Parts: sequence; structure tokens; C-alpha cells
Amino acid sequence: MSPRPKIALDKNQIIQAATELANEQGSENVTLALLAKKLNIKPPSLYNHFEGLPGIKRELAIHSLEKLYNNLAGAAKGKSPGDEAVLGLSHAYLSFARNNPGLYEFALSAPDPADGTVHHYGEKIVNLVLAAILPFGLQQDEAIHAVRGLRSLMHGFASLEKKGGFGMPLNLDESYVLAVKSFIRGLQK
Amino acid sequence: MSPRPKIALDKNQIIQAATELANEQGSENVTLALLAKKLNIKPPSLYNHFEGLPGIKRELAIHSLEKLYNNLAGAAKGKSPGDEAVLGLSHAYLSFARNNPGLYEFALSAPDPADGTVHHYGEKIVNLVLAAILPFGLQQDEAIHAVRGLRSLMHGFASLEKKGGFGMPLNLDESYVLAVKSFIRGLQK
DNA sequence: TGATTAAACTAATATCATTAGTTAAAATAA
DNA sequence: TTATTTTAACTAATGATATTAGTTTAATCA
Repeated sequence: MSPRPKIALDKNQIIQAATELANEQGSENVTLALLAKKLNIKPPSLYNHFEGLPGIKRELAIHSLEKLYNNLAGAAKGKSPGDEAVLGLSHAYLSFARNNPGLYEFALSAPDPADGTVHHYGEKIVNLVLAAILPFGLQQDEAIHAVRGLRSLMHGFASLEKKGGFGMPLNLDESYVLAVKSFIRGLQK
Repeated sequence: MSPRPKIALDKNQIIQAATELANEQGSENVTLALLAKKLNIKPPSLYNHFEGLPGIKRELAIHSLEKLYNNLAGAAKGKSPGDEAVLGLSHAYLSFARNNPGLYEFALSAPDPADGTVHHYGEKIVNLVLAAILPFGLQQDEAIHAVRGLRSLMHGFASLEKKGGFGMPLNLDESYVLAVKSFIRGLQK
């Protein structure tokens, strides 16, 4: 056993471990100490790969947005624009948030609001939703307003559900689908 | 100057200071160190009043919910149930989140999901919204679903707006009002 | 082979929350 | 008034955290 084994981690492995840490222990437990322990290295070694904890969190934000976008794009694929696509997108959005509870939080952390990569994925997601609501025949501005509303609905539901904000013993999936349907019905009439 | 002056703080003063700290510096800067500095005492002294940082955060959650409820109740008062009341509630909700950016986050922190006081205020807010949508003539379960949707929309918008999640240069108030109107229009079919 | 680079390390510092035990002021009881 | 109790501050110490600086070894490359 060499006295100082070279593990040779790369960025991807570290972000992968950080993602697991976030999803298993919660986003607030993504610390250099816990991450280093998971990787069997010492905390300062992480500075060889990232600019401290903020650097890792920024990468997590990008990784989360990328994964979210891919899930959304996969859900939209093949579905005809309009109600079907919107319902597919909304289902994929909530599924992503539920399946990646820790990682999802980083998708909205926006370390630097002017971050280029973050902004890029944000735009791609907006375009995906814009394409889905195309058949509703909204004007330029109205379409953007509609996308904002839909995002608010999806994120708000995911966020409140995760925080246990819905007390009543009533099916959650049903609430979600009904809310999305109400919203797009209101858009169209 | 006495060697150990007795400041004699009470819970309310501390929570008030913590609220200011949250709103001025962000909820993540509500630390015992900063709070003690603001109050001109040493951090351990805070343990004479609260059970550590978690205890203070729990009080902030209750304080936030209480204040939010009062704002919502004030907005609903005098307005006729239906569209007018719902629009009033939604406006009050977003205003509260905007005017109390740090405190608002504690309203949804739910330290213990089974916390009695937190649950109590949650129910009161739900009832307020239920009363506002009464004229829409929804059945028992549909009404609960609708409240969940409305809360999701309001919280989601407030949350995304605060995080700078809306990139496009388009009026935010307009987006919000349009989203709420679309949703309630869809509810009424 | 020898030099360079990459990626681990140790050691040290500063800031947290927290606990234990102390002290003085204020409130209360005798 | 005087004595006791309680309140609310304190100091000191501990352990976890991120971070910086400087070191060392293994891998890579000229």
C-alpha cells in the first residue's frame, strides 16, 4: 500500500458523488467534509478540482439544469404540441424534482444571476415550453407570461410538496394534474 | 458603566432582530454570531432565550406565517368572494414575499412537519383561500385541489422571481396577474 | 532519464454552533 | 430592609466547518 495513493478523481466523479450526497442527505449536507469522506480523500484535496464549495455548487446547478432539461426534452419528444406536450412536460418536471430532491434545489440556486451557462439552460427550457404552448395561439408577450406562469406552478408545487406544505389527505398527483389543466384551460379561453 | 450590564432582552426583541437580519442580509445569514452582534450580546447568551439556532428558526417560521396570514386576512377583508378576493389574496401574498424576502423563506421551512403551531397557521391560510373561491362552486375535494394549485402558483412565482429565475425583460406584475387570472378562469371552466 | 505537472497530503487559521460552568443584577420572599 | 432565588448576561472550551499555504509523491511528457 503506497503511502499516498493516487486516486485521480476527475470533475465528473466528484460532481456525481456530490449529487448522490445531495439526493441522499439533502442539499444542505453538501459540504466539503462529507463529500471528501465519501470520496476517501481529505477536504483540501477538493481545491485541486474546484474553486471551493461555491465552485462545486455552481457545477451542481449546471448539472441539475442539464439533467432537468434532458428529462423535459425527452418528455416533449414525440408528443404533439398543445395539451399533450404541456402535460408531458409538467409530469417530467415534477418527476425530476421528486427523483432528485437534493439536486433539484441546485437548479434554482443561480450562484451568479449573470452566469452564462446557467442562463443558457434556462433559455432552452423556456423554448421547450414555448414550443409546447404554440398551438394555444398566444401573442409574443402573452406566451412569455404563460411560460412564467407554468414554471411558477410546476416549481411551486414541487417545492411545497417537498417541504410537506400540503397537509390535507388528498391525492397529490391529482392536485397537480388538475392545476396544470386548469391553468392551460384558462390560457386558451 | 457596570461591568456586566443587564440588557434584559425578551423573545420578541430577539425575533424582531432576527427578522431584520433575515430581510436585510438573507435567511442564510441568520446565525447566532450575527444575531448576537446585532443585539450587542455574546452568542451563548441567546441560549437563555431559545433552544439554539433551530429554536430561533422555528420561532421565525411561526412569526412569518402569522404575519403572512394577517396580511392575507387584511387583503380578503371587505372584498367579495370570487375573482376579486382571489386577486386580492394573490397580490397580498406576493407583496409579503417581496417586502419580507428573508422572513418569507422561514414561512415554508417547516422545521418539524408535525409542528402544531405551524400547522395551525397553515390551516387558517387554507381556509382563507377556500372562502375566496367559494363562489366557483367546486366540490369538497376539487376546492382543496384548487387551493393547492393557487398556493403553488403564488409560492412558485415569488420564489422564482426572488431567485432571478425570470430572465426575459417583460413586466413581472403583469405575468403574475395573468397567471392567477388564467388559473381561476380555468377553474371555472 | 529527467523535468514537469497533477493531485493527493499536512498544518494552520478563522468562523460557526454548542455546552458547561460562573457571576451579577433583578425580582421575590422573609 | 435583608436574604434568597431567578434571570440573563458572561468566559472558556470543544468540535465541525471552509479555507489557505506549503509539501510530497505519482504520473506524464519532453
